[in-house]
Parts: sequence; C-alpha cells; structure tokens
Amino acid sequence: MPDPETRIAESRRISRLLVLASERAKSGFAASIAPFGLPIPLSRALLMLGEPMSMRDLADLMVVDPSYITGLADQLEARGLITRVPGADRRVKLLAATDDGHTLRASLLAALTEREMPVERLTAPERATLAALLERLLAE
Amino acid sequence: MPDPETRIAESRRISRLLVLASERAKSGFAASIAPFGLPIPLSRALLMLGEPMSMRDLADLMVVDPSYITGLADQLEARGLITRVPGADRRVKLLAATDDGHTLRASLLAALTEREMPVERLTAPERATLAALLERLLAE
DNA sequence: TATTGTTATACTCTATAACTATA
DNA sequence: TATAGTTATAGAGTATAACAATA
Repeated sequence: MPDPETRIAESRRISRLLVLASERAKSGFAASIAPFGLPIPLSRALLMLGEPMSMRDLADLMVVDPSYITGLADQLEARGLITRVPGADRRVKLLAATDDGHTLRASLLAALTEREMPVERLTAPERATLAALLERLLAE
Repeated sequence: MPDPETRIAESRRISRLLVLASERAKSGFAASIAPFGLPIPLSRALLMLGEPMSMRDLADLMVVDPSYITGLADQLEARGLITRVPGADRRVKLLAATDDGHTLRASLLAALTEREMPVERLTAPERATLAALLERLLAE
C-alpha cells in the first residue's frame, strides 16, 4: 500500500480531472444549444418535458428547489414553449410542451446528437469501463 | 458499430455521470474546508499560494478573469492571509501568503488530506484506469 | 501599443422564507 | 397537518467595460 500522501495526491488529481471533464461536458452542451437562443436552464427543463410532468417532479429530476421551477415555467410559458395544465390533484400543475415547444425540443435533441461528443474519443470498451468506474464512484 | 442513437444516448449518460462525480468532488472540498470559515473561492486561491505568484498568473491558474482576482486578493488581504508585494516589473503585484496565511493553508491541506475521498472506493488499478481515461478524454 | 491591475457594475444560477390553495 | 406551487428577496460566483500605470 502506498503511503498516505501519495494516495491523497492521486485522489486530488482525479478530482481535478473529474471537474475538468464535467466542465467540458457542460461547455459542449452550451455550445450545442447556443444557436437556438434558449438559455441553458430553460433548455435543460424543456428537454425533460417530452411528456407532461408536475412541477414537483421536474424539480426532483433537475435536483433544484421547487421555487426555482416556478421561474423556469414562467419563462418557458412566456416564450410559448409550454403551458401549465391542471392535474387530477388540484394542487398540481403539469407542465406540457406546446407544439412549438416540442418542435424546439426536437431541434435541441438533434443538435446534441449531431455534435461530436468528447467521449467519442474513447473506444467502445473504454467508454464502458469509464461508465462502470463512475457508477462505482457514485454508488451508495 | 452500434447505431447513432445508441451511441449518443451512451455519451449523454457518461456526461451526466461526469457532472455528478464532479459535483460530489466539489461538495467534498467544501465540506473539508467549511470548519475554517474561509469561503470556497478564497480557499482555492490561498491553496495556490504556497509560493508568491502574480495576480495574472493566479487568474490563469484558476481560469477566471483577472478582475475577479482583485476582489479575492482584497478579501484575503483584509483577513491578513496574504500581502501584495511589488514585482520586478512594476506593473506586477505578487500575492504572498503571510505567516497566518501559510498556517491556515497548511490546515486546509491537512483537512483535505484527512477526508476520505470518494475515489478511495476504487482499487488502485481502477483509479489508475479512471485517471488514464479521463486524461484521454481531456487531451487536446 | 500591449499588459497589469483596479473599479464599478451587472449577470447567471439558485436557495430561503413566508405565503396560498388544496388535500 | 402536510404538500404543490408562488412570491419576493438574497446570495454565491463570476464576467464585462472602461480606466490608470507601466512596459
């Protein structure tokens, strides 16, 4: 077993690599959606609305506070991309993409698909290994 | 070769894992330094000042705008953790940790060292593999 | 003319707390 | 009493633009 200092240095190095890789992934996302003029958080939300979803569920999915969803929904609605539709439980509002919303969502997906993603640099088995290691890292 | 849609779905999944792993690493950093009461950006800057460094170089190292460094330096100076010392080129100011700054910096390093880092969950060969894959991902 | 650092300002993303209306 | 959503506000982290001093 290597000495503690060496282990820690290696951990810190890997952490730094993870942060860098994550930032690169985020930049790639931002670059892909930039041509459409929809801000990043709105794009993230719209992409999740392939099917109508309660605001609470969207907050859980995006891992943000529900109060934040109100603002996102307001902006998406102002752009005509979604509507709030009442749910069965009358406290609940479902966010549903409009026709325009579905169209833009499809364009965003296509742009994300077209962009050559950095992970494509790895071979298929390497990608599988990377995914497995990251999942072990995040487990529990 | 798998069809494009499958490849893209896998890429997006790996990107999400990278972002999650990065956020976990950042949380770990924040938790380690929290007991010392020094805000995250100030801690990050102080940790880089083992040796005196020009403000421009620090901006490059932290990958932020130089104007932002002015604010960080002001706050670190107000806390008595660094001083600005003139450089050879008289436009340049070097940021140098004070005795207190070095002491706190050592404490921060020790706290980061003591914390069990998430990457410790992986075996040594797994860590090596992960690091290598991330480096390939980030290479040019 | 190009570079270092500074100032004032403004932006993005997000949380907290207190509230309303249902359940 | 607990939950869904809203409102107003505030915070962290960081950039932009215009500037002074120096090279």
